[in-house]
This record gives sequence, C-alpha cells and structure tokens, in this order.
Amino acid sequence: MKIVVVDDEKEIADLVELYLNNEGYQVFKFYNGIEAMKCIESQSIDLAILDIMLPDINGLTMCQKIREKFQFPIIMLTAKETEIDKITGLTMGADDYVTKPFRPLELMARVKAQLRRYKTFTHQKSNMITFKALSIDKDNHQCLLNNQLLSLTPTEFSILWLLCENKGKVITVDQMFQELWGEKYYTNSSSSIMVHIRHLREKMHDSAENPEYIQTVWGVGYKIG
Amino acid sequence: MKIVVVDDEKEIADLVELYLNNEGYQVFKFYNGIEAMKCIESQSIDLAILDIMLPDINGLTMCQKIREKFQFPIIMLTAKETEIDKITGLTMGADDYVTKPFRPLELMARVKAQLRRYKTFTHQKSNMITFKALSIDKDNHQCLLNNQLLSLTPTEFSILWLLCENKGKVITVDQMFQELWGEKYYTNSSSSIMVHIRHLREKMHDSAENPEYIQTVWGVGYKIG
DNA sequence: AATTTTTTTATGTATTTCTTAAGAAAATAT
DNA sequence: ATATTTTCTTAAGAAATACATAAAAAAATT
Repeated sequence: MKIVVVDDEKEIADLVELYLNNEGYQVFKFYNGIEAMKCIESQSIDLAILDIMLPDINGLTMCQKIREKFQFPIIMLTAKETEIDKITGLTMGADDYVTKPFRPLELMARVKAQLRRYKTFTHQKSNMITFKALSIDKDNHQCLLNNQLLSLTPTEFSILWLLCENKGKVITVDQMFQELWGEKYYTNSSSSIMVHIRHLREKMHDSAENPEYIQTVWGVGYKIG
Repeated sequence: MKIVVVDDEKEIADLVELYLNNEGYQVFKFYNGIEAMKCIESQSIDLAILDIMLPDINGLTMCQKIREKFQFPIIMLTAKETEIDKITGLTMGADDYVTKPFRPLELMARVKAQLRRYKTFTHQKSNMITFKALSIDKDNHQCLLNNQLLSLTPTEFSILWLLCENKGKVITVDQMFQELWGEKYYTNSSSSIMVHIRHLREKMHDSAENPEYIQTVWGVGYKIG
C-alpha cells in the first residue's frame, strides 16, 4: 500500500511517516504540494494525507486536482478546525478530515478504515473472508473454524469460498459449475455438488435441517450467511 | 438514499433525522438496536449512523453484525471520545467516528462524503423490492413480511416477484406461464396458478375478498399494489 | 500401488406442484 | 329479479420433483 503524506511542518510529516511505516505502508513524504502531485501522477497511490496550508498550493485545490483523475481516499490533516473548514474539505472530495493536534493511533485507524473500504470496492478482492467463527484464506488455502484448521479438499474449498464470496446471496448449482469447472463439464449431475455440500457440512459439524453455515434454498441452490 | 439512525437519546436521534430529512434523505429512526437491525435486514439501506451505548445491544456489536452481511458505510456517533474507543470503532468496521457533542453540519458533510464514495464504487442493481410491509430480495431469495421471514416455495416466490416487479399492473395467467415456465409447459391449467395464489395469500395472511396485497382482477389476472 | 478425491448410483424422505372437484362470487342472460 | 354461465376460491390428495444420505465406482494424486 502506497501512501502520500504532504505537510510543510517537517515534524508532523516525519511523525506520520514513522507511524505509517510501522504499519507496513510504503510512504512518499513531501513538504510541498508540487512535488507531491508529480509523485501522485507517476506512482499508483492508494491513499493521501494532505495538509491544507502548504507553501506552494492550497491543500484543498490539490484535493480537487487529485479527484479529477484519481479515486483513492484522501484524508485532510490540518489545523483549520472550524466547522466550515471541515465541511468544505469534505465537500471538495476528501473522505475524512482530522484536525491538529491529532492522535497518531487514531489517524492510523482512520487510514486503515479508508483503505479497507477502498479495497473492498476496487475489486482488489480481499483474499480473506470471515463469517461467524469461520475464516477462509485463499492465499495459503487455509480454512479455520473456531480457530481450528479444517482440512478441505480443493473442490470443497472452492465451493466454500464461492459461497462466502457471495455472502448472503444464493448460488445455484449451475453457477457453481460455471465457476468451478467452467462451461466444459456441463454434463455433471447436481448430485456431485450435493455430496460436496454434505462433506463440507460434515467437516463443519453443521446440519442440513438446522444449518449454522451452509443453508439450502429449496429449488434454487445454497447460500451462506 | 435510505439512512438508518440509532440513538437512545431521543433528542439526538430527532435532531439528526431533521437534518438528514433536510438533505432529502429517507430516514429510519430507532431508539434501540434490535428494531434497527430488523429494518436493516429488510430494507436496502445505504448508510447507518450508530450510537455505541444502546439499551439492548452494543453499537459496536451491531456494527460487526452489519458488516457480516452489508457493505454500506457506518458512522459511529457517540460520547465515548477516548482514543481507544475511536480506534476500536474504526477497526470493527465503521467508516467514520464522530464524537458528541457534534456539529450537525459537519456530520452531514461526513454523511455526504461517505455516500459519495459508496456510490462511486457500487453499481447498485437493486434486486430488492418493497411494498407496504413486504420486502422481497431476489439475491438471497428472501421474503419478509412485517420483518418476519416468509418461507415460500420457488414458484410462489417467482410469482410474488413477478407481481411486485410489475407493481400496479395486472399480470395475466398466460404471462405468468410465459415468465415462470417458458412457453414449453403451456398445457397447464390456470387452476395451478390459482392454487399458488391461494397459498401465497394464506402465508401472507391475506384474504381474497378484501386483499391487502394480491388482488384479483376479474377475468384478467392478478395484481399487487 | 496406495491413498485421496471426485463422481456416480441408489434409496429413503421431505417438499413442492399439479390435478381434481365442490362450492362461492361475479358477470351475463333470461 | 332470477337463472345461468363463467370465473374464482378452497380443500385434499396424487404425482412429480428435489434433497440428504450412504456406499461404491471412477478418477486423480501421491
């Protein structure tokens, strides 16, 4: 995650950089606006923290300029704390507005909240999904239930992932075939899926009549959540 | 835009409602969490403003529960203003955290900022229809009446959806066959549909003589609304 | 070759859908 | 207004369909 920090007060910029680095973010730090804009144009930035009072350009103008081209979240970090300042800031395209003096950890929480939302929508789909006591990690192909490892076969894992990815929505058997086998193997009978579902429920100690996780939607398909 | 407001302090909830209405939003106001959750489940909400200290459930728990199923922005509005409170709030899935006492216009600006971001990323194809106390969601194949789950068979669901989709218009029996079975099974007698209608009315506690929902248009078909 | 995974097949059960038929309500005809 | 026809409502049972489960066969991995 690449984050741009712009503040003419060196100490503030440095402090923010320190905290962001601690969280594992890649920080691009600037004490003026022009340089920062160049960076934003060239790098693919994920978030910006802007001061309003900059030596060269106004932070709000900068905010507007960014919005003409980019959609990543912008947090205004500034000493201007009157209500009207906040309102104009937020109206100009900023996503959050934090006033100085500020609590670094709160700022970090706000950064994370903004990035989380940004990620969930930019279809940089998360590779981790949790629901109740279930958590699935697609990267290392792991599935935990009540913090205990569930050993799933590839197909079982894929089905569970598909269901969780579409939390709440019903997935038909046809959709499962499309997603898991492609259109090629369209001959397969639906009973195959049913068996996989049964195995999943078995391993998850879930029942068909009173399901905690995978519930059947009669005549339609299966859903979770 | 539908916004849920939950606060056990009546004055605050009313104040927020007033401002939101001024901005043209449709407000669902609650003084406790349970009722609010029911509303969130049945309506397709676009944003929620939550207090933390609620009489029945904790606002943070509520936040988590919402996040299990929904992605709309959540703003915490609360008197708990220590840094750790803000951080946990934002970590739990909230998108913004405003402390009391608050400036109403600033809150409005934050609401707008959140909705702006939400809208730019979500391509809302609403698969949800509401009519009176009835709400049908095609995605999760759920139908709620007075916030209570109606368990419908696939055909019943399809018929009800078809009627709601064409709210106000009469649907003939032939049209129903076309939509539900395709032209193939055109031999079926219309009595089949009539029976489904009866079952629907039964489950919806609706009567034929004085219908609240599905009304018969003599010699033509059925309609809703 | 042995093991694991996936699919098929078969069976019992539950649910849904359709048919049938009788009675009520509405429209039309007498 | 009364009788007749048409259409709708209601009920109950038969037929069809979908699901859960189990066990065995086929395929893929190891």
